[in-house]
Amino acid sequence: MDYAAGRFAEGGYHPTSVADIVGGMKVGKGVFYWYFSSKEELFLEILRDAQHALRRAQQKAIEDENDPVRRIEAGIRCSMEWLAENRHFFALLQFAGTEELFAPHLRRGQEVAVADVVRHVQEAIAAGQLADVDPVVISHAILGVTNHLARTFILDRGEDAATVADAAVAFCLNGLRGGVLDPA
Amino acid sequence: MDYAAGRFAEGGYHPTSVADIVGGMKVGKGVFYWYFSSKEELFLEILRDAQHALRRAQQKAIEDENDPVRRIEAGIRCSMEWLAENRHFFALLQFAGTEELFAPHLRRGQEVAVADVVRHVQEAIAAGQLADVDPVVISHAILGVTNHLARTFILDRGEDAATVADAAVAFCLNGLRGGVLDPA
DNA sequence: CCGTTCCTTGACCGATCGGTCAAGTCTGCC
DNA sequence: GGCAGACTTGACCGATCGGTCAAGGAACGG
Repeated sequence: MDYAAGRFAEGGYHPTSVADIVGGMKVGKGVFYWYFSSKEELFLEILRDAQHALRRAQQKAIEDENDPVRRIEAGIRCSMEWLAENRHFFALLQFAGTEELFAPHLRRGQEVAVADVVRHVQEAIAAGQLADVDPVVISHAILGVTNHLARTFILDRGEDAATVADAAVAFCLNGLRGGVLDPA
Repeated sequence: MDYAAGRFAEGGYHPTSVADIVGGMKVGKGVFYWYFSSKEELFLEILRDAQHALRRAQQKAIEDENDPVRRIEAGIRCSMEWLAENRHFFALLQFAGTEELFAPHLRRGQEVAVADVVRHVQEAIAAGQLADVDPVVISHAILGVTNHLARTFILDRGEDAATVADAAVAFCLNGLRGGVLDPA
């Protein structure tokens, strides 16, 4: 399954054939269909595993942070780190979002992650640490920044995960203005 | 080509066959290969058109804004509006980013758009309107927020483009804290 | 030594893919 | 009318796809 994930990640789901996978593992085709009922199911299983792994990493990074804003920050950093170390899974997640067939599953997992962040945001707003804006929108915005920055700077340009995470956190917390008061 | 773009958007690039396209247009296969040398070339042409259209819309929205921050804001709003009105193209752009074959072309166009934003950011920083952070990172972050918010709230949930744009602008400008002073 | 169950093989299947091409139609020019 | 070249057709091609299945180990209890 790890091998298959790698192949899917580098070649894409559709162009990678079952024959490629079993051929590369030097096993017969039968063994594939013994363990998985279809190519589609294999991908869903990989997808599910990847989402669980990311979520576990996030929860571990957060468990001993009391301050809600610090929890959000830890979540961003941890996601960035995880995406850097699991680039093949990252590619898979990106792809899953573009396929009618897999998008719902991806979205479902994403909503769970967002729900976590939403709770922290609500907590922080209640404590007066953050401005009172729709937490769901905020959380999705954070996810968007994290994903895109990871994709661009870590995957495409090979930059350091911690550095990119710093930038992402700074942007999410302070936005463009970053504490500069609007002269208007 | 419009028809083909629609098919690609709703069915995905790989699952949509040339036979589907020509069949749906009630023409022979020959006419397809008369105008395009391959399925791949057709997709690249569609992709290029979509990027040009988006860029034109952005430049039109910006041309009569003097303030750099206002130009950034106008760019976000205009992109959101365009993505809402051209959902099929949006789906295509998303897909192109996941395919080794098309990603470079997508990225090239994206870099052009980012370069525009970078100039505005630099101008604004020089004017003291924004904090002095790497403009390239900032610009990609804006792009990430815009894309993800558009995808989630406009495409998936059918919300109003202007409303989502408001939220995106607010987040980009002020971040999470949104002017709330850090008590620490 | 047999029978049973679990696992593995790879030849094979029908379907479908992207792409080709001989043949034909249409249009306008001489 | 007749010719040229632009355009259109759809049968056809080899390749490859996801998936099946008859056949055959390997391990085990009896």
